[in-house]
Amino acid sequence: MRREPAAVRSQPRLVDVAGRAGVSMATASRALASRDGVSELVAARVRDVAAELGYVANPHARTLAGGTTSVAGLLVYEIGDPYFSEIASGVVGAAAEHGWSVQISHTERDSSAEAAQVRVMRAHRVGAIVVAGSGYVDPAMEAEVARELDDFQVGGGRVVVIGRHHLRCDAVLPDNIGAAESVAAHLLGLGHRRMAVVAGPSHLSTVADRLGGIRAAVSAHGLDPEGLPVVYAPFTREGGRSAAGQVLDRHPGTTAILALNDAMATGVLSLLRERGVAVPHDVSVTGFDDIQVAQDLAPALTTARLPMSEMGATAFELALRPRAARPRRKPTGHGLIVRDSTAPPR
Amino acid sequence: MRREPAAVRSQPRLVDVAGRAGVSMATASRALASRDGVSELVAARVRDVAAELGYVANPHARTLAGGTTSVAGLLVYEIGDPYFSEIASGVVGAAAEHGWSVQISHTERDSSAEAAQVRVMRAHRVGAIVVAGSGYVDPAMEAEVARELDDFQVGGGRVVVIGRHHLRCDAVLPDNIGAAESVAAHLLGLGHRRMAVVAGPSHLSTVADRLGGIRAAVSAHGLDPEGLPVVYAPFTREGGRSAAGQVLDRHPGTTAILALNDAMATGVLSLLRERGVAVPHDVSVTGFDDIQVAQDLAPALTTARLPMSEMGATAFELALRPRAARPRRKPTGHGLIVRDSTAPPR
DNA sequence: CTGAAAGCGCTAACAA
DNA sequence: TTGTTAGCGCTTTCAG
Repeated sequence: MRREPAAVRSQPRLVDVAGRAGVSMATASRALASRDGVSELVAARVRDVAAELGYVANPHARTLAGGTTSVAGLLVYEIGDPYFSEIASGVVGAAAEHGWSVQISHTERDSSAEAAQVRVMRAHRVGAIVVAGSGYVDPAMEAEVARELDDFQVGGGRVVVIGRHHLRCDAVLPDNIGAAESVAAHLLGLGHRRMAVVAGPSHLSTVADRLGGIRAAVSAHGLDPEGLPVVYAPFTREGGRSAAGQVLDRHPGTTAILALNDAMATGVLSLLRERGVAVPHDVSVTGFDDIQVAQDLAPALTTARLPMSEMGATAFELALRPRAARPRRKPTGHGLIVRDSTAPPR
Repeated sequence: MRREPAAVRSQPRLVDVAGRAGVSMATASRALASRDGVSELVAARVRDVAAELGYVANPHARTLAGGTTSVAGLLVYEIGDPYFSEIASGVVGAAAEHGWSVQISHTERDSSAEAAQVRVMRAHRVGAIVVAGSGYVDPAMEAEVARELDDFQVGGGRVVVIGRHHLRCDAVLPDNIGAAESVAAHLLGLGHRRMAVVAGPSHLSTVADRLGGIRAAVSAHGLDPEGLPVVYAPFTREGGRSAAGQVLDRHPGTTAILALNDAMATGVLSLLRERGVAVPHDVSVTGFDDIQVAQDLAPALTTARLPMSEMGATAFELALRPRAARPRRKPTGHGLIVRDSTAPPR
């Protein structure tokens, strides 16, 4: 087998297609973009030639010339985190179905880094930006990103956020409040009265919403939500461990710990095991999200399920639709998944 | 509040930076690309102005003009799979440090889809492609992708694969054989003689290598590797469940099950629990990779650790270096993480 | 319905 | 060391 010589044929260009089809570049361009103003006969010929040559438009030239992009940006906290990787999976899957590519950036929950990432995505002229990850309770913390995203939208870009943000854009809204209520109601229904919450950073709207749902359920049961201990820590396994330690030390009579995500719940379980506290016999534990491993923890975790992958897909589909006069809101459902980490108090 | 009129400030361009810094575009371009031929004084001023204006180069213009790209393509099986999401995390992190963006595609281990994805990345003129995920034992199965990647490299693109492939390109090579040997040696050292392997698809080189390492360790212990039962199933939790069922049914005396990745090990544990088989009392179980949740399974999983995130970062760093005359190989280390799922046989 | 020509923002010769 | 200028491949007015 002979390798072809220097004739490393670069990929065919529009001018090659146009020439071969005997039309001008303008016509070829129109034909391939399925824009009208070209006779069906000519258009078909151009498309045939393009296919024959294996022509694929250079997206850089196309974008530079003001055409449409088919690359979306996705901002996640950390793609290695299961919550975000499941969302990303939904976005990437939906994007592929529509012939789009997805560019991923880490934000590591630093809101100024977030703005910088958006700037990079804008510079890359992505057609849409999906922001996964929680918004902030305080609008001021989002001001910089908001400005950047606004500019992007004004310039014709599409923005969809997952979670509650202070941004004028379409949003996929996980039902954090409803999910929290159902988890809390489950524990209250089992008879728990001395519960404690292991929460992520208080400035995240996700944390605020989940906490709100729990408090609402507590109130609905005729109890005082003010009496509910809440320990704040990072939204991670380690955060869950340290917060659980504080709960044990400061509130010894606690019979149930509600972690505000599964990563923290994992840490809680880990620490309780280490301290010899039996779950659910001594203390019940609940999580949030239902990441894939929740079912395999020891004991299998009772948790509120959010459809992460579906949320990602929905966000992308939303991004594909033209911007509406008023921002769209797509609420998601939630489910209570009862497993082995909850039981009536002793 | 009045919306600003037509003055929708688009992003600053090179000409804006150059003008503000009082230099020509060429000089500004050189300064920002850290190319030499610019006095340090001028270069510093240009960089300051750029930072002040929040200037980010338009990668499309840059690419079109024949400059270098700073977008890498990453092919993974499924970004929702922890193994790949940890690798992706390493790639995205390293890329960000160097000012690169990462475009992610799913291949779902279909080798023709793989080729199609590479084609898309080529059309997008990415500067480098990182292929994560196993290669195939049979070179023919990779022929199409190989052709596509070769063309890409001939055109100046960089390709780095993670895992053993039949491709002429740089590679990060997880030490599957060494890791497998250490896991098998651990079990043999505990006294196990009736072991069974729960393997992923036999056409994957990862599976072949890990199996080879296990067989080598068995031989080294003076035992016949031919006597080692191997059950093949999908490389997933479900695959692990079904394979474990077959092991239990067909090889009742088994005292240790070696799963070839942690996802399968998770399934194995799940099925054993369901069937009332105590781990490690009745049967020891081992995994592979040490994904983050391995430590939180019930019982905590003994497994061979591969540094996934580091592998991703290494792959990207390799992609940044110019192509060498002969393909580079970066072997990784491995570690044996002994936890609670292994013990001497009864 | 089709073609000619003017850029999009940048880099890379080539001049100065 | 710096500036001038000609494209990169495509889309999109504006004429025909």
